[in-house]
Amino acid sequence: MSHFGRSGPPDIADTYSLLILNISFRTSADDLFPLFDKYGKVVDIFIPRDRRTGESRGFAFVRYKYQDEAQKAVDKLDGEVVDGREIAVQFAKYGPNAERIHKGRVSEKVPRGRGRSRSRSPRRRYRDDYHREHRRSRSRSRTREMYERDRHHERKRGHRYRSRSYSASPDHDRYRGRGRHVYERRRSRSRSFESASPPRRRSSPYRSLSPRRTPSPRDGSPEKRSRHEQSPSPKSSKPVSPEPSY
DNA sequence: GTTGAGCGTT
Repeated sequence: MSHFGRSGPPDIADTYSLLILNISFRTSADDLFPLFDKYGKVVDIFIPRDRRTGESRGFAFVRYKYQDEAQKAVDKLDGEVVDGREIAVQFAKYGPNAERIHKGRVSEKVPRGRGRSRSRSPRRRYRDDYHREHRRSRSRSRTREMYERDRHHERKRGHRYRSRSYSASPDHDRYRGRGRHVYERRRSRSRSFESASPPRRRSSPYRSLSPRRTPSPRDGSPEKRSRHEQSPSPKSSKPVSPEPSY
């Protein structure tokens, strides 16, 4: 079993980290350990995995105890075919805590030199695993396939939508009406009344005061309710005459 | 079930 990476970084003070690139997504630390342990003392192997799916990211870190062994592994395993994939072994440049690595060895002392080595790709990191799905910056081949599939789905959806347009019409109309309503209201206040009157007949304050809705005498005390409804009425009744001189 | 430049965990 792989006890690597189970308890975090064990002791990286005197270890030499190697970066293994281009490994298969199914390759695990158990598969790399025997291969790398043959050339030296491997103290730790870590494979960055996806937080959600737990899948391998396609690269691994192998820490050796001695530099000469690490160098030997680089020379021997670089370009080796593992799991049907040609891996690339090289000394790690960056440390786990963004510390600089000197010749693959972790150096806690950060030199005051310029961080030119980080200009590789500081904008994108493996952290945005769920964001990379939405971005089509890399994996052009897959993007193309997905794009085609998306187009297909769009077409299908469009067709279905059309068929259902008769039933989905009210919703769309309602939504659009609301949007337009807001837009018109924002455009001009005076127009809002004209536009709001028709659909807002139910909410219209006039309707409440309208004699048509005369409450039955058996309803209780109409006077009391009238007062209650009239209380907030003045507020709405105030702007009844927006433009007397317009 | 897919992909493929790159730099890391408790």
